[in-house]
Amino acid sequence: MVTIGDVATRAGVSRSTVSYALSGKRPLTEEVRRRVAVAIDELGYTPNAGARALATSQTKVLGLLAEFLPDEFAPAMMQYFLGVTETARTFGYDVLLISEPDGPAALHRVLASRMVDGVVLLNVAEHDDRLGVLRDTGRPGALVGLPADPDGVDVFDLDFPETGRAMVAHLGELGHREIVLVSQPEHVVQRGGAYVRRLRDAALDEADRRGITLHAAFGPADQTQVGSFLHHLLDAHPGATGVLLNNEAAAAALPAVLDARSASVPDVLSVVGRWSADFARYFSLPYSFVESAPDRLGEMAVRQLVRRIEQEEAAAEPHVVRLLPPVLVDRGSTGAPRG
Amino acid sequence: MVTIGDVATRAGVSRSTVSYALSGKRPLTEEVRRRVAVAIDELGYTPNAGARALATSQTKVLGLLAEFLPDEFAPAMMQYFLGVTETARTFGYDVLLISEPDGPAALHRVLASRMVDGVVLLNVAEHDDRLGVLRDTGRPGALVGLPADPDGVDVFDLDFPETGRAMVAHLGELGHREIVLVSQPEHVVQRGGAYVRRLRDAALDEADRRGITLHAAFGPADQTQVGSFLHHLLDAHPGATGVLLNNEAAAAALPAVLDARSASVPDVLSVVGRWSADFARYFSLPYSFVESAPDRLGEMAVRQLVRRIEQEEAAAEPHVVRLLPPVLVDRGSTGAPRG
DNA sequence: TCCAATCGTCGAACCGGTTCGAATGGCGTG
DNA sequence: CACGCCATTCGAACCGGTTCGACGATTGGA
Repeated sequence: MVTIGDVATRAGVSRSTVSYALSGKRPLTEEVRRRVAVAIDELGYTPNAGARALATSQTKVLGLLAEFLPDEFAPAMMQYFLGVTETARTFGYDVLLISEPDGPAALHRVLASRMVDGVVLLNVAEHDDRLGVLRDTGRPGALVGLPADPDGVDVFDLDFPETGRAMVAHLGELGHREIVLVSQPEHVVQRGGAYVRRLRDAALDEADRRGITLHAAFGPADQTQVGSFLHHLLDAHPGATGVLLNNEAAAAALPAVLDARSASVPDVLSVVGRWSADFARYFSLPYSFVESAPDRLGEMAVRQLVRRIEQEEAAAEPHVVRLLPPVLVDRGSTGAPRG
Repeated sequence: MVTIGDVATRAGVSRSTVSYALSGKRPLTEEVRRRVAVAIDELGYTPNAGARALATSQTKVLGLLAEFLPDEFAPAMMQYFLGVTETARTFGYDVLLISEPDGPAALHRVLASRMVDGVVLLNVAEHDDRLGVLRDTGRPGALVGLPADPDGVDVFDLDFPETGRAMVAHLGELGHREIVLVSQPEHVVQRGGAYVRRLRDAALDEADRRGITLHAAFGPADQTQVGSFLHHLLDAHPGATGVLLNNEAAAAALPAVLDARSASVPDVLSVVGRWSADFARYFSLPYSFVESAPDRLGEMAVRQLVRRIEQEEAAAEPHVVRLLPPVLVDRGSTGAPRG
C-alpha cells in the first residue's frame, strides 16, 4: 500500500508538505505543488480513510438508519435511500446503511465507535427509542418523521394534518358530503406511526367543520386482504362519493376493486391519496395524490445534517421542524359527486 | 471521548492489557478481566473504529455497489439490500451503500482509501468497467450478475439459460405449440444486461428442439407503455396459448391487460414469469413464476466475501461461479392449451 | 535453597494521516 | 553589506487502537 510517506519521498518533500498540498491549508510554491501532484499520480496514492478519521475525528460518512418492516411497503423506502445517498455524495459523504432490527443498539454502536459523523433516522416513531441514544451522544442527527419530542434534532416530514385537511377540503369544495378514508392498519399506528393518526384526526376535524360525513377506517397492509376489505368498506357506505387513501397497499389494489364494481372515476367515485410519484408510476395509479416527496425529505435531512457537522455556527443554531405543505398532483380523478 | 487509556487507568492496568481483555488474544487473570470489564462498563467505552482500522487494516465494513437506473424497477433492488445487510450483520460487518453513477470511480475510491474490506457488486453487466478496478486493487469482491469474464471474482446469479429452458419446457409438456416471450427492453441488453439475452436464446433453442413456435419480443420497461405493447403483441399472435415474462413492468401490467381482453388464466392463456416472491406479493401477481431469489443471492455473495476476507486459506481458493437452478413456484396459472 | 520454566502484564513501536511551532531560505531595506 | 522579515517547508507530536518482545513474579523440580 502506498502511503503519504512514499509520496513525500518521491516528491522530495516532507510528509507534512504532502498533506498541505492535499488540503491546501498552507501556501506552497507552485513547483512543490506540481511535484507532489506528479508523485501522487505516478504512485496512485489515495489517503487512508482510517488514518484520516483518526487524525481529524471526521469520517465523512453518514449513518442511515432504516428498518425493513415486513408489513410496510418496502419499495417506498428506496426513494429515501436515493435522496439521502445522492445528496450525501454531493457533499462528499458516503452512507453507511444500517438496517438492524435493534435500532437503538445499532445507533449506539456506530455513533460511539465514531464510524459516522452524523445520522439520518428514517421512519421515526412517535416515541422512538433511538432518540434517547442520539441525544446522549450529542452527535448531530436528522429525522424523517415527526416524534412527540423533537428536542435536539432536526425534523423533516410531510405535513400530515394539513394533508388530511387538504384532501377533505378538495372533495368538500367539489360538493361531496359523504366520503371514506382508508388509513394504514392499526398496528402501524401502535408501532408509533403517529402520522397515520395525525392525518386522520385532521381529516375528521375538517370534515366536521364542513359538515361532511367521513368514514375513517384502518385498512390492512397486506395485499392479499386489502381488496376484499375495500369491497366491504364500499358496500358498507353506499352513499359515499369519494375515497381518501393513506395506505399504499389499498391504493395499489383500488383500480382492480373499482373495475370489478364498475365504479368509474371520477363519475361514480372521486379518489385522492397520499403517496409518491414513483409509487404512482410503478403501480400505474391514475389518481390524484398528495406527493409525499421521500427523495426531497431525504435530501433536506442530509443538507441540514451536513451543515451542522461542518459549520460550527450551525451546530449552535436552534433545531428545526420542517413540515412540507401538501402539494396535490392532479390526475383528474376527482369531480362533482354523482346524482 | 473515552479512550482505551482511560479504561486502563481506571482498571489500574496498561492499555495493552485492556486490548487483550477485549480481544482475548492472550490469557489474563480472572481478576484483571473483571476489573477491565467494570471500567469499560462504568465509562461506557467503545473502541474507536478509525483507530482500530488503522492498526489492524480491517474496517469490518463491506461496500455495496448499486446503481439506481431510472428505467429499471427500483423496488427489486431492495431485496438485494436486505439480503446483503442482514447477512453482513450476522458476520459483524456494516455496509457502505454506494450508488454513484460513476461506478468504477466510486469503487476505486472506497477500495483505495481502505474504507471497506471487500465489495458486493450488484447488477453486473456483461462487460462491466468496475471489474477492472476491482482486479487492479486485488481486494475481494463478490458479484451478483454474471459477466463475460468472471476471473478473479466470485459470481452469484440465477441460471438464466436454464430458466428460459424450464419455462418453455413447462408449457411444452402441457401441450402448448405457440407461445410468446416478453423480455426486458433492448436498451437494458445494450447496457450489458446479458441475462436478458441468455434467457431468451436458451428459450428459443428449447422451443426449437421441441418444435414450439416462440415469438420473442422486447417489451418496454415503462409502465405507461407496456400495457398497449402487450395488447399489440397478443393481437399479433392470436394463436399463442402461453405467455412467458422476463420483464417486471410487463408482469405488473398483465392482469389488467388480460382482464380487458377477457382472457382468463389458464383457460385462454397460460402464464409463467421470472421475478421474486416479494415482487409477486406487492403486485398481487396470480401467476406461476421462477423465483429470482434476490435476498438469497445477496446472502450467498456476502457469505463468500466474508470467507475470503477472514480466512487466509479461503483467499487462495479458486473463484466460484454459482448459478442458482430455476425453481418454479406454482400458482396454477398454467394448463393445457385451449381448443 | 537455587534455578528454570511458565504465566501474566507492561512498555514501546507502529498503523497513516494532520497540525502546530520552529527552522530555513530568499528577499528587500537601511 | 548586514539585518530582519516574510514565505515556505520541515520535524515532531498526536489521534486511539494493536501487537510483539521483554520483564517480573510465581511455581515446580532438582
